[in-house]
Amino acid sequence: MNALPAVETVPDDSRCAPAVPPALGASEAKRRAIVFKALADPNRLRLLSIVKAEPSGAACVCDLTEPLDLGQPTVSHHLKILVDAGLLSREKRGTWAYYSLVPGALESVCASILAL
Amino acid sequence: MNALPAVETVPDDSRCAPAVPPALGASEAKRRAIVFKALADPNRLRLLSIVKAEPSGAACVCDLTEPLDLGQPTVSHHLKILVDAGLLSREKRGTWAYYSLVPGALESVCASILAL
DNA sequence: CGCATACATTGATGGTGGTCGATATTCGGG
DNA sequence: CCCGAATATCGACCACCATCAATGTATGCG
Repeated sequence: MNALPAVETVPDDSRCAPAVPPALGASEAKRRAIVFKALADPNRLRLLSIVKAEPSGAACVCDLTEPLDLGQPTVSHHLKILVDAGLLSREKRGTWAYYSLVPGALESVCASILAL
Repeated sequence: MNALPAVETVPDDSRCAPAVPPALGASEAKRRAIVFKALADPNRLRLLSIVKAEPSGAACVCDLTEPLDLGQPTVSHHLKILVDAGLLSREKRGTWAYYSLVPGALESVCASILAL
């Protein structure tokens, strides 16, 4: 259910630049929307904020459950979404799982907004 | 262990600055998530892209319906969400409705990401 | 006035997402 | 080897969202 000739077919844009991008392709838009979907929840924004504010740069689930007033499965669920979006990284140490910001991830999202 | 006394109560932060933001308050997070919700849809990203790419800086609904392969009511719906999020502005001229980017809106979103 | 155009609104529907309770998994300790 | 702690996964429920068809509104034109 989509005519849309070949505007969004940019599979091999490993070239220099599109010069004049014909707006935004459907597949590209869908890919970028994933990151924004990850950011489109108040609790996930707070999770990112807490992790970023952590002096050690990392936080485990048990430290994130209480300030958000959410159940542990829910927090794990949100963290998984943030990891899948490429915003957080997970490192398991013993029984604990430490989450930390992916370096440059927020800057990358920022760039994708300005490059609309 | 964290009782979280009254960290997120920032109803009247019309003051200068929080100095050291204690992570992110619930109300602030909810407010910021609205903009990201608006960006969390592929078709809305494409709408923003098309409007931004327009030489005149504005586009009417009839110009946006075809490239997205969506019905006119759906496009109007998406445009309303983008306007409510403060990303687009609407200007009615005759029978046509012209949508254009709010100056500085994208930069503002970018800043809110980096200030997490 | 009457009609066509451009857009917004409404109602309905199928799909997605956030939350929780229960359960599974994995690891460290006695 | 068994037990408890920390976390992930599963199943279900409820709310929200994207989409469309139908209708409403307003503007311009003859």
